[in-house]
Amino acid sequence: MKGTRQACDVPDATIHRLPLYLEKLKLLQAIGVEDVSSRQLAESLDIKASQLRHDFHYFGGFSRPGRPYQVQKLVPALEQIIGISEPQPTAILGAGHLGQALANYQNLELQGFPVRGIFDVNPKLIGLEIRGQPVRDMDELEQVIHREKIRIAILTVPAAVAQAATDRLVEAGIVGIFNFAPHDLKVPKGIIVRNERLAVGIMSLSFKVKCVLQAREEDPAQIIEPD
Amino acid sequence: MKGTRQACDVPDATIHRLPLYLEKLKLLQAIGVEDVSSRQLAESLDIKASQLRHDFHYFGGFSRPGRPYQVQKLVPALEQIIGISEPQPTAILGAGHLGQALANYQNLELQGFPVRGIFDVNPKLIGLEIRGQPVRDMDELEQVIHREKIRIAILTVPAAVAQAATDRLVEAGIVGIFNFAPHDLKVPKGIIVRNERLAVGIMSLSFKVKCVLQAREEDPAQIIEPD
DNA sequence: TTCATGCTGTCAAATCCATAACGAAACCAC
DNA sequence: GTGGTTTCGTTATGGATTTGACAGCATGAA
Repeated sequence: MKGTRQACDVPDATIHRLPLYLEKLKLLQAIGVEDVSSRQLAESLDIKASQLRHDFHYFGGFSRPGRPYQVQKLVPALEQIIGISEPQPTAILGAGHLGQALANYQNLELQGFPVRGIFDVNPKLIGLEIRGQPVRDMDELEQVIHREKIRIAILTVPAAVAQAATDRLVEAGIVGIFNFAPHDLKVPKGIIVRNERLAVGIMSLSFKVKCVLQAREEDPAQIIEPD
Repeated sequence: MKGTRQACDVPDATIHRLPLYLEKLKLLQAIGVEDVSSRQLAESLDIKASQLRHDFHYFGGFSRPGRPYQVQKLVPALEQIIGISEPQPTAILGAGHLGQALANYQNLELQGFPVRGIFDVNPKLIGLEIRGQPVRDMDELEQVIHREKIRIAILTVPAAVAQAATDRLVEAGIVGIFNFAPHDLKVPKGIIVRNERLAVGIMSLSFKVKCVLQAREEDPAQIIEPD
């Protein structure tokens, strides 16, 4: 019991579900739904209702026994828990194809992560405008991070320079790094890194595809496709 | 005991680690390392050696007691398990910024997933060449999938048309879908979908960032950054 | 009011996963 | 050889997460 401190010792699995809850709730909100029960919400996400309630329970619960959840209250509550009650200004390092794609991805801003700085070392890219933001020289990194109070950075630079970029980000006061570079970043304690490896994703997909194909060979009955 | 069938009832957590093992092993292979022990490999990946051996055990083990793993044997063994002994031709649906970024991402091909078809409905994009592949009209989808024997597709189309695209892919014989669209796809049994939600990733990062910042406020001693 | 129904919060049970422990095989030095 | 050390494969332990179960509150109908 430390006063107003939010619960932060929450399982990773629960944390990863929070954005899914929020997304679905925003959808419901958009179409004017006022109340939603744990069962309804859970079914639409293909999980068990008890798991959803259990997840919410980490944060003290959002309703009372007998009453379903109120969408209008749940959305801001989740936003507050996730930390996007206020928009979180974000920087993108690396304005290559992926960096540009992310900078163009308007959902980022809609979800609470407006891009406030795009950086690269390539003179051919510097100055290019993407959704109102110019690609800046890396020289301006610290200045912009400070001015815009940026705490989260997206890293899309080549693996070879990922660590150097990370060190600079940490030095500049960045707290969270969303890393797309296929490189294990070393960071001091208190800095959060989340690795997003495309290769890992597509390979685990491949594993399961291989299993399905093997299963089909053994038991061709369940094949649906022709030929 | 079903003869030569590969083990496919493996925990998701283990499946997600297989690509990491493979990646690290390829790195070792590239610098000429011949043998590697479970402890060495595990430490370089920041996991426990017992976990690594446990993971390998699902597939029968790759060495004998007393002998370290042989990189030259482990790499093809893992590739075979993951299903990329032969390159897996891959299609990309949606040649917007993200689709183009992925099509340009040469690691995809290096990892065993050569892009053999890029599709879009936008006439302005059709014909554009990306790394030797033209962006094709969606009309050609079925034909190319069949001709190139494509089993895996990457979906980067707008959420509104994601389901329609999926239905077409399934009909055309696709088995695995790597979905970047923020939309829950409905697919028949035996079709694998892996959702890659940028928003989920950055939001769970945000949650942890918020926790770190709160912790700093309570105990400013551990703040490292100046100002 | 009273009953029936539906809901949440909470705790217990079961399941799943990660870690540790140990036996047996290989290797090395002597 | 022989003892000591390293290693893997395998099983047991421990912990974490998911699922199930139930008490208590709210609502609506009779």
